[in-house]
Amino acid sequence: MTKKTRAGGVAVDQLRSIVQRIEKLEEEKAAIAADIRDVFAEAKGNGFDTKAIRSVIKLRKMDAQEVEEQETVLDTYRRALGMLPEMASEDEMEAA
Amino acid sequence: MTKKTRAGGVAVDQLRSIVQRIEKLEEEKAAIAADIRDVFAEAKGNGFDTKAIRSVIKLRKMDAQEVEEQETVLDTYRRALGMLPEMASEDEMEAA
Amino acid sequence: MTKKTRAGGVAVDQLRSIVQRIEKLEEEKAAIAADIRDVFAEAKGNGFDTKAIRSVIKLRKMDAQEVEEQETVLDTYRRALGMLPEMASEDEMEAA
Amino acid sequence: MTKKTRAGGVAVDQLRSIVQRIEKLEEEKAAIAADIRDVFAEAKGNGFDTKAIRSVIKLRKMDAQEVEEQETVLDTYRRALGMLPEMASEDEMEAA
DNA sequence: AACGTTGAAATAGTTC
DNA sequence: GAACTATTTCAACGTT
Repeated sequence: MTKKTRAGGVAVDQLRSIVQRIEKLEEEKAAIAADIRDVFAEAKGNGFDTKAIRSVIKLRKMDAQEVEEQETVLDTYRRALGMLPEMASEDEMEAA
Repeated sequence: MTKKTRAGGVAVDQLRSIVQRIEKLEEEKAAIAADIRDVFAEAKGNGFDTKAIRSVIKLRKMDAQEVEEQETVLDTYRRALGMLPEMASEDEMEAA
Repeated sequence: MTKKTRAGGVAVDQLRSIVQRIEKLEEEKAAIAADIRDVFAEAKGNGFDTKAIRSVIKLRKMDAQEVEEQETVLDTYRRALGMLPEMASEDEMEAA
Repeated sequence: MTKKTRAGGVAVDQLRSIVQRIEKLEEEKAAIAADIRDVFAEAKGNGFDTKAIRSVIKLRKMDAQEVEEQETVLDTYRRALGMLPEMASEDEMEAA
């Protein structure tokens, strides 16, 4: 009998290869995630505010336009809810 | 002047309603979370191991979910990888 | 024989009561969480930016001081990394 | 003038180093995530059900973890609630 | 290509 | 205050 390569209609060897490759990559990914955690822990130990560092990194990843857009919508809502001083609205402009 | 309903292009009343409804619901949710904490505190006061109780509840939730697992392609793959006992394969069926 | 109320040294009835009460409360909590999701979904359907709404709600929950503090640290770091224009530093003040 | 190492009270060089190290690691992590996506894409191209493969990998991870579960108070409670077959109880042992 | 769904990452809260 | 857990947020994936 030939070595089993198909079971239930699937190519066992190929499937096993796929699963193993992914598991290997996920291990590597997890290792790097652990490294990142270590750096944050070290930073914290040196008195840095890790939450702020995360924010900085996030801002650096976004391009300027994205930052602009997000803050615009948020500010619009805050103004609508009276959380920020109002700017001249379109309506008021027209009325003028 | 009509009552302001739009500012900066947003429907103020609608936005305010959304925010208030969510905040109300989050209050209720927080109240229930407090109740849960109380029950755990009481249990602990009566000598129970709260960590174990948490585990039990989690397991009961998992058991309930696992019932509805789909058992099709997944099982085939698991069998192919030796994670489940094999069934008679198509090939073997043909051979019979 | 009396009805079993202890097994392995545990007060079964009491334990069962605790578990059931918690499960009941967690059901209620899950229901409210679903309601919240519904409100967000409805808001989205009406063209609102749900992420911004989440931010608004978070800001309303924080008091002004908290917001202030967070932004201060972040800005300090951004300045340190040249992401924002510098302010007069302490050192420079001394030098003057 | 000495090279600037502190601004607004923060150690600039150290902060910059932290941020760069994290960004470097995140790049590597993203690269690996891309590799994983490639493997899935290839698998899909070869006719495999990627969703099922994901399930298999998840199950293999769970199996590995469940081995190390603690089996003490938890089991006692599960037995008390009928989630596990009973063992001879202390009382019954005494009775014998 | 937007939508909901799902899984991972991050934050907040709790316990010791 | 450090570790663990739980909740919340964010991103990826398949789907329509």
